[in-house]
Amino acid sequence: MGVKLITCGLPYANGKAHIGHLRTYIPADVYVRYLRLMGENVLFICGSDCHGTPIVVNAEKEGMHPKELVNIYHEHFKSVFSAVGVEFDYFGRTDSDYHHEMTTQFVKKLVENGYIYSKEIELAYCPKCKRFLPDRYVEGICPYCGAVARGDECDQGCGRYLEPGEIKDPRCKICGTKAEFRKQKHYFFRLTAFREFLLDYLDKLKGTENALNYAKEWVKKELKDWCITRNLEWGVKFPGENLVVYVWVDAPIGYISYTKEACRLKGCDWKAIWIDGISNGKIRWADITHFIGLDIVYHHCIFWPAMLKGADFALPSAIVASGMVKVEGKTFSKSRGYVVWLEDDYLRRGFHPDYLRYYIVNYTSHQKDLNFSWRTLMDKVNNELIANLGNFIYRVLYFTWKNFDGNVWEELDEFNLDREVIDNIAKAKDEITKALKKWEFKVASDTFMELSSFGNNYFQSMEPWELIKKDKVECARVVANCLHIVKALIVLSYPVLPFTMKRVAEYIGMNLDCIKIDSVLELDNIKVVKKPKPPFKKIEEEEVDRVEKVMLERIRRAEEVEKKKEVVKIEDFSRLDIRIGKVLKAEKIEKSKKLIKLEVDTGGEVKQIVAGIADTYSPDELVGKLVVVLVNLKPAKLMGVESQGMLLAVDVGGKAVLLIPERDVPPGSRVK
RNA sequence: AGCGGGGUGGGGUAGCCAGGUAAUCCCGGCGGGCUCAUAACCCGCAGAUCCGUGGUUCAAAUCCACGCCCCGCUACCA
Repeated sequence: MGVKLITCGLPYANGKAHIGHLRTYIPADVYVRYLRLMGENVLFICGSDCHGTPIVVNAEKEGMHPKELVNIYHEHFKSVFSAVGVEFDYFGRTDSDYHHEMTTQFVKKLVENGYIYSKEIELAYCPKCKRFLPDRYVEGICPYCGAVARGDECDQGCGRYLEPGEIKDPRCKICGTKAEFRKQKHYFFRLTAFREFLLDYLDKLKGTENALNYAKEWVKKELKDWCITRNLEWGVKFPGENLVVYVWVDAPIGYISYTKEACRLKGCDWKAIWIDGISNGKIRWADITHFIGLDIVYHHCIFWPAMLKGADFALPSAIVASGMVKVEGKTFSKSRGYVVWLEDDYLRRGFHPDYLRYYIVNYTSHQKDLNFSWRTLMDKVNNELIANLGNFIYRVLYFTWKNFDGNVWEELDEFNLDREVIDNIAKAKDEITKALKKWEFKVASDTFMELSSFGNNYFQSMEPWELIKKDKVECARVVANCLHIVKALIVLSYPVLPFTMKRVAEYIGMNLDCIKIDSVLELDNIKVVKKPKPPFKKIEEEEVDRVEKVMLERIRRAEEVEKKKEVVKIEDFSRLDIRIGKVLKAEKIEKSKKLIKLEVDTGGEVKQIVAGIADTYSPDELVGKLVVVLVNLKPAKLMGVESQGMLLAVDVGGKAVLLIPERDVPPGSRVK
């Protein structure tokens, strides 16, 4: 049987795992587990995305080599994934030798096939950092509204999208130095050559509509050739040049290199997956499903297939994009505090991974936005998992244990499942199978909850607690039916709740390792082999209060930071009367560490100003200097001396550096 | 600004593509029942002008047009 390859978008090894990541990984893992349940031969692949400017910048900030930074997050992701039960067959990294090798081969193939050309382009460069600046590392003035803007977007002003080079007064966002524009030879991928191919491909590609529609529109609209090299040390070298290939070129190639590694370890054939495929029409299809976030649709539906086609690989057959995550009703945002960190907020606080798995899969359809709220988590766990599913499983197992010592079969000579029990189990199995074909994980999980609900109903209407007193055989028959529902529930919900169901399965001596979905309808002499415990632990109100408090505090702090970045209007600025002043007199204030009393001519008026600059300046050197003064500041007394204004200076590690006009200007000149 | 997705009882959804009695299911609310079960389970009830306006039609949540609102994306952040 052919191998089905399932991948997840590669996590960027530059920060910790948060709930947004799991929006993609958990459904993918659930899908993989269901596929295996249905007898498919699946390879589940992922790994760290380790290159790119942000990692280099961040590593510098932390005083380490990019590799060290990557090591940290690579291990972090691995441990978090394992803690939430996302079990990849292979979890690689793009800074490994095998990946560099694969990427180099891939790029060479593109060159060989004539899809790469070079061109000189102008790019922003920071002479101090000695680095070319991606747009998001450029800060300047928005040409439309005058607000401070990023290189690609006026994020604090008018919100307009800016074309590269459009921004005024570009500066390096990291060090503030004025950016230069430098000419540089770069390599481009002839994406435009794939327009017809992509239109045809996207027409036949399977996946969620949110991904496909979006990509189709994009291709119809306009395609540009794609610049695929960067001036950076860290990354995969572009053959024969002192450039690296752009991370978005090498990252998806990770899907291939990781498959190859996985196959080397497991003894399968990576070429059968990525090269051979199955031809249908003009397209050579590979049995590959990419699970991704909505934000990287165009990479996976446009750039990636074009790259694969251009390098003679087979093409993925499905792209499944998950919706976005909201936190407590607000758009997910790390900077605004609307984030749930998996390690610190969730796992370390003792929340069970299965709860989160259920929440993510069951809250809404895979394509829609998912709102995470702690209170909803509590509601869903306590009222759904526990009250419905957990309760049914437990009441049946415990009833069996208590009244039959775990074995109902001694009472029964002959046994058949009730028609309605068979029908309901069969229906659940079919519905789940159908739902998975459409990546409707909510429908799948609702379905086993429905079966559990049926179980509760059945139990209730049969009243085994009454039967046990009157008719033990009939009671055993009812319980046997219930035990089969329990078995079906374990199997059908196992992909969503692997930790819990594995434990529950032990109560009936069942091994889930190689279990197949068809077994839900097979008759078994199910016995309860050890004293059952309730499958789930409730989430207490207090736990939610506590974690909500942490979150609110985080949001509050973020808002404070945000306030500091607040945009002011020109009118606000013009309320400040800032003028050039000439220092007439200066003397140190006795007993103070760094205060100097100055007399400053601000044009027709001599002001007495106290400034905390004695660390850097002596009174003598100040006399005669031109300085910048805020003159309409409300007077205040410092160490008993009145100050009628403020000298403007830069604070460099607590030391003042005065602002001085660059040319000789008359005192009193207004600063604007 | 452009493009994409979406707006159905308090929350989440089904239905829309193939119009047909005013609408599915889950959670929550209210009332009752049961006691095997983690105050769990079972039954019943309330609650929606299906974003607005106009159009097509015998008939619209469903089709068309315009408008409003929310979300996402826009290639050199990954």
